[in-house]
Amino acid sequence: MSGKEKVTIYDISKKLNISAATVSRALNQNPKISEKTRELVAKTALEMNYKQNRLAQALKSGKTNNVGVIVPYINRSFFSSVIRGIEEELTPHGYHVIICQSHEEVKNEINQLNALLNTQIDGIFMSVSKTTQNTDHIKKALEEHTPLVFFDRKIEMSGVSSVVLDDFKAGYMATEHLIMEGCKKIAHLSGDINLEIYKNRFEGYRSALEKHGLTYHPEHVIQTNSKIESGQQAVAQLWECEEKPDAIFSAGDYAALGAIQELKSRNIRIPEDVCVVGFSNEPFTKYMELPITSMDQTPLLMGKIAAQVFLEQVKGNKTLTIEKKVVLSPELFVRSSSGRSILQPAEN
Amino acid sequence: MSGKEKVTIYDISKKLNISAATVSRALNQNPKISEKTRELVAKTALEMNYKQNRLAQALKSGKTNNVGVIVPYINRSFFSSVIRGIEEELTPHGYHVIICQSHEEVKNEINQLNALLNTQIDGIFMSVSKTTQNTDHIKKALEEHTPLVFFDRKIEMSGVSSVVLDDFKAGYMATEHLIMEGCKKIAHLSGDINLEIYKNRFEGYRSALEKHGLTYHPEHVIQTNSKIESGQQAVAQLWECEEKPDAIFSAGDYAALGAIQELKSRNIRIPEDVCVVGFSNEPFTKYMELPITSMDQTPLLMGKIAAQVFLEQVKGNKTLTIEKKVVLSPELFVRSSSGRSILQPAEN
DNA sequence: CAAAGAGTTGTAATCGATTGCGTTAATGTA
DNA sequence: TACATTAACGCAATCGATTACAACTCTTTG
Repeated sequence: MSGKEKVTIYDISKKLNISAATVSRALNQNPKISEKTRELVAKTALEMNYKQNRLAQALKSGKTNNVGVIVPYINRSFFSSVIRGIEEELTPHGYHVIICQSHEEVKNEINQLNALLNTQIDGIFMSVSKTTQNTDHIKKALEEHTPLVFFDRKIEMSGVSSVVLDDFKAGYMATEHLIMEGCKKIAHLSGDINLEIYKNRFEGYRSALEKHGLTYHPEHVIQTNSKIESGQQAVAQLWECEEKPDAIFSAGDYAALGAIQELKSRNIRIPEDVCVVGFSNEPFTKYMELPITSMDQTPLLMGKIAAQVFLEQVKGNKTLTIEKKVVLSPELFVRSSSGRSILQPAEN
Repeated sequence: MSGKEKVTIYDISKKLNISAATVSRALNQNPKISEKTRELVAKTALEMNYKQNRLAQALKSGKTNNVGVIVPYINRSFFSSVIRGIEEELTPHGYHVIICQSHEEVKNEINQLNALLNTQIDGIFMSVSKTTQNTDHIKKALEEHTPLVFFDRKIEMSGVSSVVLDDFKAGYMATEHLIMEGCKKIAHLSGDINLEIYKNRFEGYRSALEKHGLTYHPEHVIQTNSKIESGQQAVAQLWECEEKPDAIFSAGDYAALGAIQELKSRNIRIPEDVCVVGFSNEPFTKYMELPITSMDQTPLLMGKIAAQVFLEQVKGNKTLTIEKKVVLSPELFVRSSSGRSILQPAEN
């Protein structure tokens, strides 16, 4: 009953006394095969529990139907949602997704990238790590002619498609929202300025201040990482300034949370005294007793679009490289941490 | 400069006027190759930007160095942490992890499982979906002799290893903790009893009640899913009972959160009037203003151990099937939602 | 000086599926 | 009846790497 080795088309061909070529064609619905043979093969294959060896097929065809995704961390809501979007879009097309984490280290990023290329995947989606300065590994990958799509954190490169958020607009919107709530001294918890996204959020912030005639205080901009502690420290530092802020726009939700905790411990009321806006719309932001206003990056959509861009690329003419740059619009979810005007936070 | 096709060992062999076999051996550190040739090949391979075609190698060797993981959802902290554990343990051994989601649907589970088997992965890690009753697809997979390791949600099957939490103990510990805090009427928000884990948590709960001489009220046990709303509804239902509970042990963090929200809206004080304990130690539980006591399932460890079990299996003698059942101990993180006796919740 | 041994490298089969080209048999046409 | 056409299928090469089994060149030894 057991002890069965893998069944190949040769096993089927022997059993039916036909050639392996015929079996292959029959299984692939080749029209040159008679109906009888086709059915017979199908039936026998089922009986013998035949499973196609996709390695062999991939070797022959050059297509593995696997794509790779490289993200800094898999356990960030944003990234896992993007991945889900990619999956949802690609699964119906028979693709499978291989997920890799760089842990924000270029070194890992390089390893993962090479490993994926060795595995002959059909495409790569990636969000570069914070520490990625040198891009030789990516250029090398491009030479292999493997479709590459950047999402969220991209690197400017000709011939490479990308799907990103309009981070400038996001920064602008968040800041403007705070201004509309009556805030005049808005601080900004920035991320690593090496990353374009954080730079853009900051620029959006500055631009909004300017547009509304508010002065920009460099000491009100503090670089943080995505840890709660860094949000706490930032507030501590801000409250030593001459001019205490009456609002905080954080480029990350975790830093925003830390900021809120620190503000509360200082008995500063939110949103009455200080409004806070976060970024990423992490699930926890809406679960809090004081739900946090946050900027949604529409990660699911981002993943889906990235997948679509990839599909276009592989369906289309392989010889010409398509370069498609998609920019998504952010969506602000106003909640109690900044919503002075709203009474009851809606269910979002 | 560009337009380069993939470089194979044949390209190297032609360039050096040696056979492909020699190139292969040189690259694989075969001792039968002279030092000179080895170095020459290595140098040339680097120059030509040779990358091994792992498909071909896998086809020949029967090993892909890929393993598959099937989980209900990727964006649950628990699952993503387990995956991370698996990755951390397996990456140094050259394995790559392919992640699949079942979305709690057997149908998807079957598809993903077959897709993985077709791709010839070297092993499978899985946590079955809620709707998995019939296990034919898993039995069929076992016939392929692909190592399979269950984690968290297992199915009883001879010859299959598993790494799970001691859910009975977890239920017992959580309940006993509540009893120690002085609670006498402890309700339980259960999960889908079809799943062993929820059954065991419930049994642990009952056992603790019994052990401490508390009567078990069937109407104090309510089945929930892992949604916030179901926790809210559960409280609404509980508070219509004759005997209102003075504690809630939820088998999931989201239901616990919903319960807390509902309790607060009813102006019931936590933990003074009602203590609440959740399950899974989702990150948000400790971020809340009222941090939630929760049972940690040591997911990282679970993943690592599952990976180790797999490694043992593939390293060892292939002919004999090893069956290893690992049971991990849960860890309770007591926080303000149940910690009447603690003053300041520690940083955990 | 011939035979044996050690050290290197080559030949060719193999993994499993695909596919261009050729072959056979059946049918159609003049 | 002779030839052309078509349908159905087989042969063998191919994808790229691995490896058992030679084969070859030196060196060593009796």
